[in-house]
Amino acid sequence: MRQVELRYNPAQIDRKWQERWERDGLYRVSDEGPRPKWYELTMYPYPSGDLHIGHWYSLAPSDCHARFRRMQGYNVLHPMGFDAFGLPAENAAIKRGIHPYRWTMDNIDNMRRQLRTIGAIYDWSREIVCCLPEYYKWNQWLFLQLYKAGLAYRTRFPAVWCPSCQTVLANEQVINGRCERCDTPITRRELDQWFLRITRYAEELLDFSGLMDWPQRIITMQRNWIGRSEGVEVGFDISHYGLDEREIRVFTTRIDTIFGVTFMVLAPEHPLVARLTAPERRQEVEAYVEATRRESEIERLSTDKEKRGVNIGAYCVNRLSGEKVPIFIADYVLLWYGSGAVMGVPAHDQRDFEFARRYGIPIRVVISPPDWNGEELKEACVEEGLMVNSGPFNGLPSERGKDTVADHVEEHGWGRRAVTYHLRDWLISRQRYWGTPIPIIFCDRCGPIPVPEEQLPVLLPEDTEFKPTGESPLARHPVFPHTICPQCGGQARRETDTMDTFFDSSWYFLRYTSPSHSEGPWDPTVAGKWCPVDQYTGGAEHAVMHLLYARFFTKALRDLGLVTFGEPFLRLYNQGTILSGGAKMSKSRGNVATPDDYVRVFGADVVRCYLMFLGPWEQGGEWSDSGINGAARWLNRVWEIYSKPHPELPKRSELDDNYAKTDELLRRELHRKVKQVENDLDKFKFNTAIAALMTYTNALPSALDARAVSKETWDEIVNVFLRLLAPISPHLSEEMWEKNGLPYSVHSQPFPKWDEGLVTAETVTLVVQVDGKVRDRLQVSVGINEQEAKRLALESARVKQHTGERTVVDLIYVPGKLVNVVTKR
RNA sequence: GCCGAAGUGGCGGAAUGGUAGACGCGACGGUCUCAAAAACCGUUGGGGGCGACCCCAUGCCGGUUCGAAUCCGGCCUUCGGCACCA
Repeated sequence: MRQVELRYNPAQIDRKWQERWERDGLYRVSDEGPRPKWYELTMYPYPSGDLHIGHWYSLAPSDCHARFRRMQGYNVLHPMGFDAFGLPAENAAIKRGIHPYRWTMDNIDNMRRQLRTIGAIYDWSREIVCCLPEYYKWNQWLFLQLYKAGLAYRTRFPAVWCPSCQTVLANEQVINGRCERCDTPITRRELDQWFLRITRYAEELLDFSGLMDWPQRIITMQRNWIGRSEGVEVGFDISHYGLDEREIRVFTTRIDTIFGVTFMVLAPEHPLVARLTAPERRQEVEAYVEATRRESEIERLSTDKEKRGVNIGAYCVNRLSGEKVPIFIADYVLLWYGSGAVMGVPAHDQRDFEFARRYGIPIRVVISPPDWNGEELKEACVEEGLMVNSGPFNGLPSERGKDTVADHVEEHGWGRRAVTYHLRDWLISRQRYWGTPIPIIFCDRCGPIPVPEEQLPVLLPEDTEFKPTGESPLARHPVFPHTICPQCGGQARRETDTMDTFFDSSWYFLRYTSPSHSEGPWDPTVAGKWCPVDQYTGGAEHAVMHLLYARFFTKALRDLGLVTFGEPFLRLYNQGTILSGGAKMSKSRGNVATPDDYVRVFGADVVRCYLMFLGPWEQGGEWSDSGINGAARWLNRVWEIYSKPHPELPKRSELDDNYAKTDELLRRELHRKVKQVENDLDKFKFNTAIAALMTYTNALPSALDARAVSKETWDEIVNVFLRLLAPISPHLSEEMWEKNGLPYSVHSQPFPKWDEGLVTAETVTLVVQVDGKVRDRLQVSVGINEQEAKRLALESARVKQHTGERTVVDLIYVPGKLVNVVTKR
């Protein structure tokens, strides 16, 4: 894999400095100190067993950025830990007979070792592992605070079910109707479940103004996911059946079309279905409900499927028109949106149109389409228009009609304006073992009772059979479920479901600030100093899961008085994915590059450099063995040039004029590079920062060979260059820093500053165009004035050649850059 | 279907209204070597010309501008997200 012969021993240098930094506690972070704080967090890894290139790709550049901030003078917290609860541990346990705890902790040991080889500034004394009771105790404590605040509740609901993972999931964990983890098509299952009331924060979650710099793409995804829509909730009368429910409530965004309602559709799961169904339709209705239940979500929601349903033989009354409206059930209506019922307006909604056509339901136009003369519609008309066939509202433009009809409905008490969201409450129950037990006790007499805080943590028992059965493995534990009611002292049983692991990651950034605090989930004083996170980095796949949950949590914690801020992550940067053979690396594809192998032969810095150089970080890119050789070749050359002192170089005063000019140019160029590298690193543009350092290095050997560099300049070059290189290549830069006799450590040095006077060139290339095409380039002094520049341009022989006989009609001047000679054509 | 991002040499990419292709990879030629590797030097978008140079070229078509990879409009392709949301 390696073709480059390195002139240094990477393994030795890596080890030497990693041990030294560790011994000196160089990266130990203090909560105190005069420097401004900077909390730079990268999403913590799941301890899957081995660190792969994808981990390096997300971790090494973020370490580089954190190191850069550190050198800029910030007190930087850049912690690391493990997202240690979750299904793979259980699956491994089932497959290989290892306990999930053992499997997870062994993996963590291995990954911790591998993580150290990156040479990052992680302060390991702050590590967190969220499957340990010290951590999940606080999951339980936080759950209880949410419960007491009414933000956690339990209800029976047809929840998303993954038949393979044998557990319910949150809506956010469904990707195209499939389980986010195992890609199995999901179904629904009605169970008693714990939910967090994220919908209470829907409106606030749509407000992104508290963020400083998030990718627009993620904001848009969250906005779409929350999916706000405004409309009217209106009741259709069913009091003629003498039930407790006197109406069917529907949500509509088109209240202006209510006179066009010719049928009503309930979701098959709607609680009124059983009560309203006419006896002669019962059999057919039950068969349909059962068939819907068996369908996978993908089948049910397939848009190209024909709309089918069943008339349940009942009717409701449209209070505005007084008309009787027949009631159907159909699987395209979802119980979990709006009120689980839809008013059918076939003329103005394509789905309703298709349904009505199939069942011969009248299609009544109530919004006149443009240039419509009463003929039958070929498809639903969803455009605006004038209201017709709408009693007192005839002639109103539909847009105005929305308000007028809504007022009318509200005045009569038939309904009210309402806002509905696509976002639903976060289902956190899981019927699996390897997670945080939900700290609730069920007592037949007292109902659900929170576990008293002094009894926390509710420990996850070790001796459990954890095969998934659709019920939590804890339920069959001989001891765990049985307990005493904390309120009445009677026999009671524990909640046996565990928490979604996204619960853990919703607040872990707080725990890093005080990881061993035992009085609470975090030390409020310390957390208050560090939080919120200034810069967060990680993959975009968490847009509507982790990132949305953490925002919700933070707002809820703020309202509980536990934190003082409302947004957890002020700036967000999403790196791309590293590919191999054009595909995501995976064991099953057999295209996994193992970082350990590359680190062994190239050293950490070459791997870091390559990953940062291969393209813009946000785009990801292709892993390539020849590419990494390029990085090795470059660092090798860097080593050749900067690792040894050059005592033979002349003093600046001894240089002859020609060489003095080169010397000066090298200094100027150096300062330009400082400016560029600082700007690039600030914006995560590692690839162009490295390219700048490469360009600079390429210019040195010839100058050195010719001894056209003074000792003074050379000392400055080495000193500045190694500091620019330090965040990118921490081990080699430290080694070279030492070899040049500079005081330990390069990583404790400030990031170089540039001299603006040197950055500004003395001469510039004046580009001369004729009619927009470059015809000449002139070296002119930087202070050249407009008149002089134009004169030089017109005098240029090449310009004359191209203007020929034509008249010059205009001269465009861009100061210090360009003259465009415009001719009459 | 809707929303969003992207499209530049053989390849990864640079340039965000002013020198298109920085930097790197690969390839080719050379130096060194018995030979190879490494290293070093050179060439490397296409076409034309002996040459100085010239023409063409940033997915396609049009527009704005003295000047467009960059801004605007339309289209094509790829990727991502959402998708019977009432």
